[in-house]
Amino acid sequence: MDLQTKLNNAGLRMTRPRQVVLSILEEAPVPLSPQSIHQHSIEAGQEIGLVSVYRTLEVLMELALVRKVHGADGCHGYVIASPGHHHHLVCHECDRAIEFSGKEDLANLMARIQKETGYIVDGHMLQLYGLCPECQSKMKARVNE
Amino acid sequence: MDLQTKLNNAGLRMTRPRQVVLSILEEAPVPLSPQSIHQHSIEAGQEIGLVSVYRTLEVLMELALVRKVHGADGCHGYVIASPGHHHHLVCHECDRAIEFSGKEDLANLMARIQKETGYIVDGHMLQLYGLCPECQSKMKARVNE
DNA sequence: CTCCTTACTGATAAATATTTTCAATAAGGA
DNA sequence: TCCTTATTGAAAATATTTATCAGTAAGGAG
Repeated sequence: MDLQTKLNNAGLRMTRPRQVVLSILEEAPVPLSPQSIHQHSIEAGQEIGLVSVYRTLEVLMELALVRKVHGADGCHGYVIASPGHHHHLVCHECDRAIEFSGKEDLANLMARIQKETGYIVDGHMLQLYGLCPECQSKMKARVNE
Repeated sequence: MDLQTKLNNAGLRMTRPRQVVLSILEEAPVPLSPQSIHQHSIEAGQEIGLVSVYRTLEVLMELALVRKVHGADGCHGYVIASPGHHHHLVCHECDRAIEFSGKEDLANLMARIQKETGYIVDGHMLQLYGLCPECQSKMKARVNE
């Protein structure tokens, strides 16, 4: 199902701002804040009101087309969501984020916790932090200076 | 090592605001925002400047005495940290949060991802969401009305 | 116990970030 | 092509977080 249809099914419309926000996030290798999405839109000659960025992100979140990622410090950004449920691995040097799947590994854990706590566990958020290959190289290079 | 010593070792001082913030977080079963910590301090007749709350939280984070939890929607709050590394299970009805340990379960996953991606994985954040026992009861009660 | 250094607080102000409001615009079904 | 109504953008209102600075008090030295 394409974007247009997906939006229309929800009683929503396909508009330029929505296309632009989505395409900016598709290009971006790192999570972007509303502010920086707005900035990108200006630089691309496709300015969108900052307010619309907020609203658009809200809509795209509901449609599960984008996801929120949290930095280790709590500030968050948005990334494009690929189909299915994935988690993110974020480089703490350059913020580059990639997705990975952890379904199976978590299933055990969640079942165990549910049993131990009496909670009904129905959701989870997992993020890993690390150093991406490129930043590893840069780091080595710096050591050898 | 007690709080006083811990602070002094870091060249910091033990002050009333720090005690109050800490004790408020110790009492709270749910993550609190800076605003609500401030509010609590007023209600307890121990008002602390909002600015100090922010500063205090920063300090307590550095000392690993409190931790940040993220809601599914991204808004975050602070909870008291028990010793060792733990994760949080948050009730999406009442926000009640409890800790759990997932070290072992995650170790495998992290090792696997590290191999698959080439990233050096050195950190993680895991949160589970669910329905706490009390809210489960309430829900059942409502159904039977 | 008192003094002295300096970390800390609280008030104010400034900077950021987010939400609300509303008239004008445009998406898309009839 | 027209009409309904979701959506946009601009401005303003809120909320959140950070910076500044003079006054206060923690805690080591004597």
